[in-house]
This record gives sequence, structure tokens and C-alpha cells, in this order.
Amino acid sequence: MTLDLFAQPAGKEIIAPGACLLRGLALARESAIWQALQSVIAQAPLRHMQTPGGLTMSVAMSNCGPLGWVSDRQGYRYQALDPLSQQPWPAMPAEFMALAQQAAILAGFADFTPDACLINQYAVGAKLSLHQDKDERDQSHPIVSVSLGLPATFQFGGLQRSDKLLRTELQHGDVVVWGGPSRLRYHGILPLKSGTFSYMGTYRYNLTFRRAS
DNA sequence: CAGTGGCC
DNA sequence: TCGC
Repeated sequence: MTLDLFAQPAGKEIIAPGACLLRGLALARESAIWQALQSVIAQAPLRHMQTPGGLTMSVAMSNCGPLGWVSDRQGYRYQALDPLSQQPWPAMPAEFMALAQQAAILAGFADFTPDACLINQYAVGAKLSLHQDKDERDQSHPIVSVSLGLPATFQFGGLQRSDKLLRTELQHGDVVVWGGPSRLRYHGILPLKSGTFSYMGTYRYNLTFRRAS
């Protein structure tokens, strides 16, 4: 037993150097975040993107902010226009920005101003295989990941795909932040389990904030 | 069944 | 090759 555990603010779990889990941080802004999310996906519908290999991702995705992450047969990239509409992605809601910046500060990353928010919708069975977030120009900025709706098992590994994985259940309102020496850690989400419900419906939503450019 | 390697 |  160590005193370090008690040196952290309540609800903050250090999971690796530069990485932490802020349990329930989004709950205080739940209503505003949920409303803003509905508005964004009404303007830029969730869609199943293709991988460069031509397969369809099980997670439905959209974006808000100046840049959006897209995948198709040409590869992964950030772009200013929604390929479905050829219009800019919806603006980043102020409530999204405030939550992302609060989480980054609590995690020890000052001056985080995301220019991209990837929205992932997981139905039962949807998953995201182990991967690294490495499409961003400047990897000195952290990743801020907000969980809403149904719970899911998060895998958090090392800098090599074969490294041992931490597995933890992410609940509605939890926020994970990773940056610095953990910025390129592999991570993923196991297939969403059935049998659970929330007032947000039978989905898990994930908001992933990045500084892409 | 979780983890690993390899796919072209 | 963020899937199988």
C-alpha cells in the first residue's frame, strides 16, 4: 500500500505515466452534452466507414469541429469536409470543448485546444480492434476520450501491439486521457455486450477529442 | 478465450 | 491493418 493513491484527487486513477481515468467526470454536464450530441449527428449523420482494405467498420462514426477523421479505401486522414455532404463538419459545441479542456487540465495537460472530435456509436457487438491514434500532426497533444451510454470494456496497452493489456470497464460519464509518453499506446474496445440499457438507448457513444493539425 | 501473427 |  502506498500513499500515492491518496495523493490523487477523488475519481482520478493513474493508469500509466501520462494516462489517467477520470470516473464520472462528464456526469455534471450530462444533459448539455447529450443535447449537443443529438444536434451534431442530426447535421452530420453517423455512418459506417470503410477500412483501407475495403471492409466495413462495425462502429458508426461522425465528427464535429474544424477537422474530422475519415477512413476509406484511400486510407485514414483528417479533412475539413464531411464526405457525405461535402460541407464542413458541424461546429464543436461549447459544452464539448469545455469538458475536453477540463479533462486535459485535470490530467496535467494545459492548453489543450482540440480541433477535431470523432464521434463513435457502438451498437451491441460493435468493437474497435487494438490500434494507435497516430494520424495527428503534433503528437505532443493528448487524446481525451468520453464514454456515454452503455458500458464497454476498454483495452489499454503499450507501444507495441504485443504488450500486456490493461482491461477496464468504462461507464457512462467516464473520461480517459492519454498523452506524453502514453500518447501512442495501443487501445481498443471489446465487442459491446447486450442486456444493458440506459436512457440514452441501447448504444455506447464515445467522443474522442484530438488536436489533429 | 485472450493474445498473437499475418494477411497483400 | 481502427478488421479478420
